[in-house]
Amino acid sequence: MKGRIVEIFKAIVDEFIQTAEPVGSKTLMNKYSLPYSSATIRNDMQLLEEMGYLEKTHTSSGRIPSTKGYQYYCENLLEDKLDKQLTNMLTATLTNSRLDLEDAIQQSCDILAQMTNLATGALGPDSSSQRLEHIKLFPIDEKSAVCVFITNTGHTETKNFRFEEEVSLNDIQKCTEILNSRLKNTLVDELPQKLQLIKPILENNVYRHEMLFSAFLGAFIKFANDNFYYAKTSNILYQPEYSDIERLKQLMEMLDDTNVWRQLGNNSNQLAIKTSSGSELSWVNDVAIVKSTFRVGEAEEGQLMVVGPPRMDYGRIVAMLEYVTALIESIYGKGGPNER
Amino acid sequence: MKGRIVEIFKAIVDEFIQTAEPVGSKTLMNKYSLPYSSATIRNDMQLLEEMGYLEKTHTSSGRIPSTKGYQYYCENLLEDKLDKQLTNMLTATLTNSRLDLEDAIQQSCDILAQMTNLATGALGPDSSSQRLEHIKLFPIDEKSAVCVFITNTGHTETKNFRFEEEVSLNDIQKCTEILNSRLKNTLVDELPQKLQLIKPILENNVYRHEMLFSAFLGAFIKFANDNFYYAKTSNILYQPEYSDIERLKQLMEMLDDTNVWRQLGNNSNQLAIKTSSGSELSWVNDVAIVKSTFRVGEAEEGQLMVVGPPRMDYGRIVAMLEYVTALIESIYGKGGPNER
DNA sequence: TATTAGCAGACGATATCATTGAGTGCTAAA
DNA sequence: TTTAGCACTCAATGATATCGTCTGCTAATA
Repeated sequence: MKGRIVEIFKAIVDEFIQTAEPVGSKTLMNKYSLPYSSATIRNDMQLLEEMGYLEKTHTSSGRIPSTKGYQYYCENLLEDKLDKQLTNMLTATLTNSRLDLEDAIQQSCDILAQMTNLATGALGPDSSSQRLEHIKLFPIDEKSAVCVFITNTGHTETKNFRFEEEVSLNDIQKCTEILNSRLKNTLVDELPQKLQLIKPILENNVYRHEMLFSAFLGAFIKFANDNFYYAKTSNILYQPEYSDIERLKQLMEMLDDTNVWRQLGNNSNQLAIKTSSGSELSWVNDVAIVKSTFRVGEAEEGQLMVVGPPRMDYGRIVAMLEYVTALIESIYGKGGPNER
Repeated sequence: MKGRIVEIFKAIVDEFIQTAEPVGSKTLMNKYSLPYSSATIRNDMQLLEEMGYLEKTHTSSGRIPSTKGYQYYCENLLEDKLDKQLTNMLTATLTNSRLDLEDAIQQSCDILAQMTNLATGALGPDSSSQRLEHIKLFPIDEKSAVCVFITNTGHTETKNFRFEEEVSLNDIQKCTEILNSRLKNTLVDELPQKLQLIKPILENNVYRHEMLFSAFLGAFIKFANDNFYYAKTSNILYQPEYSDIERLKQLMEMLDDTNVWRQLGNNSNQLAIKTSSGSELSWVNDVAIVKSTFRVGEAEEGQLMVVGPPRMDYGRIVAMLEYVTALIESIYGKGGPNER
């Protein structure tokens, strides 16, 4: 695209992102002091519409960007706008306090949501990439024990056992030994299924096998699905596009479902745009998604996501998100929260 | 109150709960086939308004119940309406699957929210009632360990340690020994503060004391505040009272704050009404709250709450809530999820 | 040829007004 | 004490006119 038409296009998107109102030629000319008459702008708008970058809400309305328009904008016209306020707030919350990673991520989501008035969410490392390393049993007293599962990436999960006399500590001990020898290096995803296969072995060796089997199965299922997750959605109520209750309801119900977030996190959309720092922007069903990945520990990675109407300040959002993920990596990067 | 006027009052509340529209004398007469003329009903309505049980939205509108009206209704006119659909759904989800308590509570909240279209939430046992029993350290490999905290009520919390060479496993071991001997029987609430007091002892005995101190402090703070919590709020979007975005925003923002839920759970409102089964109904700021407590383990207790507009089907809600808490108690009652 | 001025027409948004209907309160009769 | 009847209130609805913003087109201009 030629110089002027791009200039006009960018102005339209910027203006619409700010005001949420269809942009007209005259307003644009005045507000952005463009050195072209409104008629010229109108001509170019018509062209942009023909090319599919702009849309009209009705015949005599101003223009709004189409999804294709947003894509072009994000791919070619994005500018980093890092917000001093955000960086201050974040560094203050994350570096000054003794948060563990999970809390830090939650705080980050909350801050991001507050500063953008969009929905934010976080996804932990995908369990399908992790393998079981040990199962260790840790007796507490005669009636209870804690079982700790550790993956090769250092991720841990715990399960509390409490039992009456029928199950002896010995049984649990024997059970974990069997599981350890048979399930080491199993993908976390496949644990429940593999456990089914060794059920007969348990039956032969362990006294209260059905009870223990069932308890371990429950723990494994949870472990496999525990794609640590957090979402903060109420701030999208500030977006004018969701003053329509029906539309709001639709989105809210989606965002209330953890599976939707998992999908958003995993699906690498074919139409997605990648920034130089590896963030990803995509558009589905009148909703825009920006995600950024962070790596902590050896192979552990997670994602931060921002979700909202396509009319969002992409430059600012991407800058924020990348700042947050970089900050989290720098704090929790090598060996966890304990060495700074 | 005399017979007829109560009958009329109950009909008005029932009708309003169902329709969310101000109730007029004529409609009432027809719909509930009351053997009184509309004029009689009108007279009684006027009386009920004078007594403060009813309100008008404008001079010539029908009547709606006031907060005082709801209180009277709940205290004197409540009928148990247990829903077959709910009981089926719940027993199916809770008894057939191998959920741990936390997941069971989340599922229950989700189901309740879905069936009532109100906001639901859960609060775990208040940490102020629990004392630290042991701290046990559990080495995983040369570079990491899991630390388990156990309270007298059997509640456990874990903290992952990962460290580079500077901290030795030995140091952590020594540290936990000191903490164990000094902090046993401390209220969980007071752990962070007590830890400060024994800081000098750590300084004298442990090599990398500041780092370990900071890690344990973080863990203790989290433990003290970890009043295990869950909320499912998006269903209130179905309530006509929240088709006003401003009102919705206000409520949503409240319900998005974990502290608000904690307050709702702890504050035993002076105006609250208690049912025979120990549930509690209260009204604050144009919002109604129904809570029910369940006990599992020895002293561990938690609360389920339903929050929404005062216009809710109290009979049904109370019945549901009490069914759920009873079910949870029966399944997780004595010794945890493993013996059924 | 590219740009601009000017004008007619489209259309959402807003204000005004009359109408409708569900509801009340009051009075007088049963 | 209850009821029938009537006058009055007021939100909701729909029709109508007006306004302002915006487009698209045409003709003039650089």
